[in-house]
Amino acid sequence: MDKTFHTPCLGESCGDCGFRSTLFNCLSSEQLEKLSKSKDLIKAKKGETIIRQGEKIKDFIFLRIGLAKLTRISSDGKEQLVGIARPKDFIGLLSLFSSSTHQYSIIAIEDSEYCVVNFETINKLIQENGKLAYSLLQKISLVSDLLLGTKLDIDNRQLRGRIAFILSLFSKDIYESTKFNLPISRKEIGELIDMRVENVVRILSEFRKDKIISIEGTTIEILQPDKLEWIKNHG
Amino acid sequence: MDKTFHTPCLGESCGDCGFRSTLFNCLSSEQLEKLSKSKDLIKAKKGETIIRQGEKIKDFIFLRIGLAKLTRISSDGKEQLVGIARPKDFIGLLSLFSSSTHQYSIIAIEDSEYCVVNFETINKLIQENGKLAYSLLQKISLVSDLLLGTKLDIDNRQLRGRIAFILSLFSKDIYESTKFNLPISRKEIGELIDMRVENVVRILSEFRKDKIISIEGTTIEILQPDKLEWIKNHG
DNA sequence: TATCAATATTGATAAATATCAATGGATAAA
DNA sequence: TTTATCCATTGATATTTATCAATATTGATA
Repeated sequence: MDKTFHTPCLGESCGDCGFRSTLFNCLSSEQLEKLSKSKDLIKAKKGETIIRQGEKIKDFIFLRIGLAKLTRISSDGKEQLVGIARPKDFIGLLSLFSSSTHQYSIIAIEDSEYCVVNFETINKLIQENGKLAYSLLQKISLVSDLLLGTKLDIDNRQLRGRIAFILSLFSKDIYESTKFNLPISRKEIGELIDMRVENVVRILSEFRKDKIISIEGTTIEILQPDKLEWIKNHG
Repeated sequence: MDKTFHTPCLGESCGDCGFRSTLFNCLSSEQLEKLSKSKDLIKAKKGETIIRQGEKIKDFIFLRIGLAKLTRISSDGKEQLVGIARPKDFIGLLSLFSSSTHQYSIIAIEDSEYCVVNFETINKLIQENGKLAYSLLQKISLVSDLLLGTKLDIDNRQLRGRIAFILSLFSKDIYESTKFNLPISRKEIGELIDMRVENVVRILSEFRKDKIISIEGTTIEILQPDKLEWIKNHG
């Protein structure tokens, strides 16, 4: 977090924040006031670590803008990519209530902004406000379901299906466009869907030769979404 | 749930239940009273379905006694075993707050007893009682972390390591004994750790030949825990 | 008991995936 | 600029895993 720098939040109060509607909707004016005072808005450039696995949990983190990867050091010491998270995924909630230290690292893979709120402040708000607690329960359920579901889906597929799955995910869920810049390296794609770099490259090339996608360096365009979808489901 | 039958709870009130200490500790006498009145204790024999994927969520489920498997129908229509759950795992909390239908089936793999509490009752209690909400947040975090963590651990290993992992899990985490009855079939083990039945059998036989385990039908005894641990971590 | 279906087991073979090796490119550091 | 490092790519090969086939074995049921 060395190179990050603090700036005042764009909105004067957390009530103006886009997250209000989804999470802080239920707070009273006084509660919003309290929240607004205890928060910081922080920017992280691509590549910077937002949360490091093993650190003591002191704050809530909300990714406001950007894209981040969730990683962990696996039991055999290798880095494992657990998932990709957008702002609305509330990835910062993971294992927040079940551990005193962060179980995963969160690393920006695009220039990002995130909000940091003192953990104790939120804890007190939960005690006072049942609706906030309920809202948090929903968010935690959602992010956990998403991550586990994605892992289970990937396990069912072999390599071509996995590559198609991940391309579809970036195209449909994250960038909502058939043309996008891959925010992670081939090696990281491999870590995410459990395969070797060489095979990631090989299958991407294969898709290129079959004119299903086009590749220009880090930019990918999906030329035949139907075919890709078919491979994702049957390949 | 056809063959299940209702009986009064063993304790007169939920305050006497073993779960009190971990979840309902924070409730007032009146709240416990309310809870006790709205619950049912249900028995499920081995093989019976407790919750079916896709059903509307009407109740909270707490596994009190026994063992259950968590399954889902994967995108390609096959049954997939997501995890094994003991009472303290609070598996019934999964996706309870993020969906109106159950995302997973829960099936007893040993004779079990579980408590059923009306969902709305708990919802109201959450609104009134911030500590209950906090406690639920912890439980949900724990069960999600456990499932995802297990899946990530398994992904790192090849077949021998996976079998060793699952044997170690049954021995250490579930039965706390080096000798135990496997509660699931070879096929289900395969579904759980993503491999084919034939290979499950083959590797179990291999371990038997190497005198790491002994197999008598469904009973397994771990003869060399150290060797099994080594395979789990390096095999 | 006899019968049927599901599970368990083993071997042979095919297919999928990982590993090893070599090279070019890009980028950052000296 | 040179050097070093990491990433991307491709081919050849080895290893792992899945598939196919055949046969027990078990368990439930009529």
